[in-house]
Amino acid sequence: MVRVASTAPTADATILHADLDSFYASVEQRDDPALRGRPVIVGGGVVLAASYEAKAYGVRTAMGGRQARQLCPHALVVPPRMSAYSEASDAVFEVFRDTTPLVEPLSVDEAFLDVAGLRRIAGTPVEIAARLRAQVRDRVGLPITVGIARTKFLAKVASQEAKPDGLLLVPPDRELAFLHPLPVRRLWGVGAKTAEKLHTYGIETVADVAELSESTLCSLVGHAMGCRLFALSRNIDRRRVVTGVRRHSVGAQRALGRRGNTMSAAEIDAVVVNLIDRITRRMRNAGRTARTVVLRLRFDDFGRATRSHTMARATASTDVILAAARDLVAAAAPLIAERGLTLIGFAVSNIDRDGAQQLELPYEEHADTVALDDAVDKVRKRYGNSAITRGVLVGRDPGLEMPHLPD
DNA sequence: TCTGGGGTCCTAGGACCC
DNA sequence: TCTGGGGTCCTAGGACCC
Repeated sequence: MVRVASTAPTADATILHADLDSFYASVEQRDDPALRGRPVIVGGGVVLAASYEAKAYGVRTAMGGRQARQLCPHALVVPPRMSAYSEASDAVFEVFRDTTPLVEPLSVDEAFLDVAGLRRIAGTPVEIAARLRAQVRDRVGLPITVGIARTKFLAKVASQEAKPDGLLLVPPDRELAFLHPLPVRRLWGVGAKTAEKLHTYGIETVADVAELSESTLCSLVGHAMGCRLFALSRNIDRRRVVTGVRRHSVGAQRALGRRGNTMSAAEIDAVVVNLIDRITRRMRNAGRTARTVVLRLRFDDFGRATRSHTMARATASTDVILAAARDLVAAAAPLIAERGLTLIGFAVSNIDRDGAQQLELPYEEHADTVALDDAVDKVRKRYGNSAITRGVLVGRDPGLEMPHLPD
């Protein structure tokens, strides 16, 4: 079912947002014919994924299991099989990379693809997207939706609108007509809280947002969010599709439920050892180190707390990170005793920062050689002429990574 | 309504330095 | 001695995403 939001396709809409439909639930339906065409819920405690048949009854991802079963009593509830999803994800990304080398993963089940420059050998973006959908269906057996537009943001909105199992192009001359009637929730970064805040000012649609000045928006929702809403509502999005983006943190957590309250210090420590072991194993497999260890806690009342410690040097050593983790837990013991522990987790961040001085400059839309020269001058003035051993641009445009600086 | 397991980015205050 | 501006790093928390 190919849909086009207008009559005039143009050459500029070359970004694809490909998004698997109800990913976990689709894998389950693929692997068990008895589940096909029926409402399927993956996960018991909370809904990890719901098939479209279950969604028709109002079941949503992240909903409590009890509520989901009330809405859809005849749903088939199956436990998650993470390794099956991981395999399916790998197979789908293989199809992506067979389509174009410019693939930017967003999660296990979605990615941006840039197909500019493939027209001559592979056809129009709509033809490429249609073929990609057919290949994911044939080679992996899963339904996938693709949005096509000139910008990343619009491509993503298009795929949301086209779900399930659809294909939607937003031609450049139809962008605002497509975007403005949509509810504010469709803007990237607007969740329940921000939407509620905007509603209290009578702002319901993207068009309503687009009528406001940047300073008004910033006063309503904060500086960064204000700037982003201003740009997105006016369809300004200069982000490119970038490959090779690496993770900034690695974490693991375990929900303990009520039983967390009754656990002894030794039992908690066993969980801590297990979590840190999982994290450091993944770090070593990926060849990465980290300087900061973060303890995450959740309590009886569903309140949360974090505690962190930054070490002098980055490491992937289980012993060193475990020691830091145990110190954090010991320091948080009174908090745990008082509020009742229901979840414990850790993350490591400051990945691959060995503690060397690093100068951070604000992101500029048009960073160029002049801006880089300024940055180099600034570092030299501050730390001396021999201070620079390496320069890296970090942030929104990692594609500009620059491993070596000139003398 | 009562809750998984991953992640990302932003804000704000305090310590500290020049 | 007092005062100020500019900047980084660390910590903690919040919102959001899939």
